[in-house]
Amino acid sequence: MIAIDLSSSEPLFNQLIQQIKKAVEQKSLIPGDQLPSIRQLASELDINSKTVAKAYSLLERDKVIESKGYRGSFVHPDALHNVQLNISERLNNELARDIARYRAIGATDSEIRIAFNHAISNDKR
Amino acid sequence: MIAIDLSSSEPLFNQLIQQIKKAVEQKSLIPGDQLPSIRQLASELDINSKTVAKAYSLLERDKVIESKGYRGSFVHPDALHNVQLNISERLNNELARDIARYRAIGATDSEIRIAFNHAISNDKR
DNA sequence: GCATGTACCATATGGAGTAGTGGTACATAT
DNA sequence: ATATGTACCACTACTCCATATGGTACATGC
Repeated sequence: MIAIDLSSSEPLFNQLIQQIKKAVEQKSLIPGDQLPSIRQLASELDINSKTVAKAYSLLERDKVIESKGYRGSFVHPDALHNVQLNISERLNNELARDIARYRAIGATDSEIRIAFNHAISNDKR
Repeated sequence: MIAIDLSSSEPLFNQLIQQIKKAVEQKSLIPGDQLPSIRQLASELDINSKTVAKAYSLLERDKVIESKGYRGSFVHPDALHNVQLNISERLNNELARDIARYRAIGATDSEIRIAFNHAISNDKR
């Protein structure tokens, strides 16, 4: 099933995501399979339901699972394919390249951080 | 001269940078002019010398001023030109474009932040 | 001796963001 | 009635970073 390491520095919702993705890769979870409900899984692992909901929400965005309202959550038809095209993977690559570019301009890491926070926070001024 | 607003949310060293750049643009400071020494300016404004030193250091990196060791700091020969090609300006533009790209992928702002922090800290794990 | 820029050391403060918990509420359909 | 996902609210604990402060020290040249 799913095991959680409360002492790990890895966030709980991330542990959930990784384990579910792994289960899909190893085909212990196949498209159409129903996942435990949010409240049920939270109860089993003795963690907050919002933490599980967050994991499910991200998994759904990545099209690894599908949430069908009152019917529950299921493994996405294209789950096996979608577990591979990883958004955070792409983010890491692009960011590494972009940050190298910023540094090449001559910017300090501190400056880059400040400019980043300035740009990503709602700068609707 | 130079006026500092201690109650402003704008960092002190940034206020210094902006005012000196402005003075260069308005030609109340011209290339070759000697700037007040770090300790002297800090004393006048009643702020820490490290704060002034930080402003001077960034101004020198942008080639707006020149520090000549024991002789003091002077307005850079190309200051008038260099005040315009602004590094933070370029940073802001590039970051705005890049962050828009990340969002277009489907990444959450929270994810972008996490990936950014991960990428900029030399996380040789 | 004295002032220059510079480079370390350290510390305190405040803000922002993450992670997680908890409660409540809603429309849905069985 | 019951369970589903979901969307709010609020709160705590924690970490990281920026900012600013203070002290000490150094080589330099006047």
